[in-house]
Amino acid sequence: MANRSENAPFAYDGLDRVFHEKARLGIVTSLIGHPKGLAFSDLKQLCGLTDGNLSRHIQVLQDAGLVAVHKGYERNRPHTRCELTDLGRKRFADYLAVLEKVVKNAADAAERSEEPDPDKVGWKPA
Amino acid sequence: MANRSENAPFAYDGLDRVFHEKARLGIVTSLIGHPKGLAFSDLKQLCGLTDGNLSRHIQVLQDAGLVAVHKGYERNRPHTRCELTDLGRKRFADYLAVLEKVVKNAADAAERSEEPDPDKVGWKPA
DNA sequence: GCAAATAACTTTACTATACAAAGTACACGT
DNA sequence: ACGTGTACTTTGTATAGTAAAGTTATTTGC
Repeated sequence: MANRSENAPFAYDGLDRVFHEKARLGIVTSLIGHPKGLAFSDLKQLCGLTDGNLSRHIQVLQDAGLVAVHKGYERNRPHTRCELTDLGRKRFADYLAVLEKVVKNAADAAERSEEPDPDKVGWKPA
Repeated sequence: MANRSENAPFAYDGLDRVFHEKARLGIVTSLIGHPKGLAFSDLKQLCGLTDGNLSRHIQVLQDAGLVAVHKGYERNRPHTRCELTDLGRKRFADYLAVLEKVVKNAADAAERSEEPDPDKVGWKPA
């Protein structure tokens, strides 16, 4: 069988560290809506990041093979364009699926505990 | 006006660092379904964490005032019970709302980019 | 009744990394 | 030629997640 999630339903193994980070989450959700890619300065604005931070996070995403970085010149100035790779798109879809599970888990649990009947809780401590 | 999210729609300022962490996310989603609280060993199993990790993360959550820790003895052994505080429940609801927004943002963006018509993208680079 | 094992944690140490601050390079206006 | 602005990169630091070792007490095997 699979991993420990058999016994540990709240382990959330699938939450990829590379995506699971405020800044990078912003970058990737920005990119997913722009298949042609986005410029460094665009991302900076959209995600409210400083130059240094953005640079570093893009590097992490690039090293992981999740975004492709195209460096060139435009209007005689350096111009960096980033776009999601196919792998990035796929992996992010997986990540999102886990996120949705988290949200659903929480919603279900919160709902169940509205009716505080001790016999009705799904899981029983040993 | 509010914060930078005016100009930075993908900043995700609301993603509280204390919750936004694999292990703690597991702990809290476990706890939210058990209003009476859970024992240390139960959490350990449910979240697939080592003793040391769990101890540390509980401490963080406790220091932030998000979970209450009751230490006592049961069957002549130390027995720690953790439960969400009201603050914790409220803050986590806020966090979840942002998470949902992330998921929705991504879903919308992915859908929009299915039709790769450059005139239809919502945001236009400067 | 003593040693070894187990339970239930806590503390310490290491490692990774997010973020900020400073640095580099080039172009443009004046 | 000189400062100003754009577009990044590099370096440094402080936080924090994780693993390993330590602590205390309580059963269990011999």
